[in-house]
Amino acid sequence: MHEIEPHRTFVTEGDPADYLFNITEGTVKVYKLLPDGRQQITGFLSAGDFLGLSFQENYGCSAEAVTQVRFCQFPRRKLSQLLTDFPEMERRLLGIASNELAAAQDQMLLLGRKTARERVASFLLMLSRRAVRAGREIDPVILPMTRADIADYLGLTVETVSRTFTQLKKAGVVELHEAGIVHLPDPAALEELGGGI
Amino acid sequence: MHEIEPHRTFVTEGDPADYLFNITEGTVKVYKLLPDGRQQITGFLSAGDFLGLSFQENYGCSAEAVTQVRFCQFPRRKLSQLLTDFPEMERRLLGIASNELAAAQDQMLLLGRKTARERVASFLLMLSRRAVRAGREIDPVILPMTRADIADYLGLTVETVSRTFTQLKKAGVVELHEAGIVHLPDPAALEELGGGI
DNA sequence: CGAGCGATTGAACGCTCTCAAAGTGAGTGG
DNA sequence: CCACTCACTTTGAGAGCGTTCAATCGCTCG
Repeated sequence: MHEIEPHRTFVTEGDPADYLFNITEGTVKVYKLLPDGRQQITGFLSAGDFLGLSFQENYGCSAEAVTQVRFCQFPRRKLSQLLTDFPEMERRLLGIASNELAAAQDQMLLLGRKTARERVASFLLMLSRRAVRAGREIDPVILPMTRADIADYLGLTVETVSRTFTQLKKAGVVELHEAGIVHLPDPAALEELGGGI
Repeated sequence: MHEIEPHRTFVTEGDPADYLFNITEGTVKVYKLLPDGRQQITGFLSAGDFLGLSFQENYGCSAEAVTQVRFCQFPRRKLSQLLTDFPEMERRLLGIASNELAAAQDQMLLLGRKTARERVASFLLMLSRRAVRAGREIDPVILPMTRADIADYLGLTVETVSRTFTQLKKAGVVELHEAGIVHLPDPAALEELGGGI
């Protein structure tokens, strides 16, 4: 079990993929960079999620702690043996990879075809659904990440994200409170704004 | 072995995921739709690629033949047994899923953070690399799909794709010939335009 | 030859970005 | 307790990239 501080990068894209991680607490952002510094966050991970689920030689993305984070790490070189010893583990990994792929496809639709308002609405609904899946309430939603991180996840700028929150607030579908707590009074209306998906 | 005509949709998002497909010839587009008709193509498949590699109950995307297509299909209900009989198959599927995931992450970076010119350049380079991987020449590249499909893959409009091709043509890094044949005289310069990745 | 589809080009618009400044809140030190 | 700093957020104004709408071109096919 390891513990790291916010803003600490613990996986770097291109480095040898020596470990498989399992997040047990906190929020992690997984991202890719362009040479000029532009950043695309490909996902936010939280308790229970796996990281480094790649069968390439090197990590495909970097990962940074958004909040205080705890995780377990497992040496990849032992993975092959582990999978042979516990075949059912392999099927489970395949299921996880398949879910990640489905999420990635949803995100491609968002990035390629949705407007700023639809992106932010979809993002809030995704967090809400994820909270339910994790056994918490559907509402309120907690945003541990900054506006800049949200922007880099949604393919927007900080300013656009901020303005869009203001819009949604005025429309009465979100209420912003302190510490990233967001109340969603009308999920159905938000769903409507999210482009129907 | 099945054979289908161009423009024929043979997998519909949301339908029960009864089959796993293996493309043996031709090009397939895999896509998602928004209720109002906006389309995002999540990938183009060609010979050797798998489709329906999902462990959800239903297909996550639709699939349509771009050219004449041949494929094998395998009932998903028999998959579980197959994997138990041939454990090495499972590891192979995991590898394939992992590669797809890496490609999806690259595409997210493209859709979220690259300019139109970078998107088109990256697209051409991806096709070129894929051709090499498939044992063909690095050049010329073949575009079996329409400008509209390219646009729906790159998160742009047809007009922008067309204008960008014209730009790249004038810059001397691509030459457009008949039947979707594209020559890339200066891959290094194209790589530069592609945002370095 | 005419119809029809895909590709290209032009002109104008608009959503989002860029640049800039002000507001907010937590943490620090006097 | 208050002033100050610093990071994050919000708001404003203007610009730009890509979109929208529209027209033309080129090719294939009946």
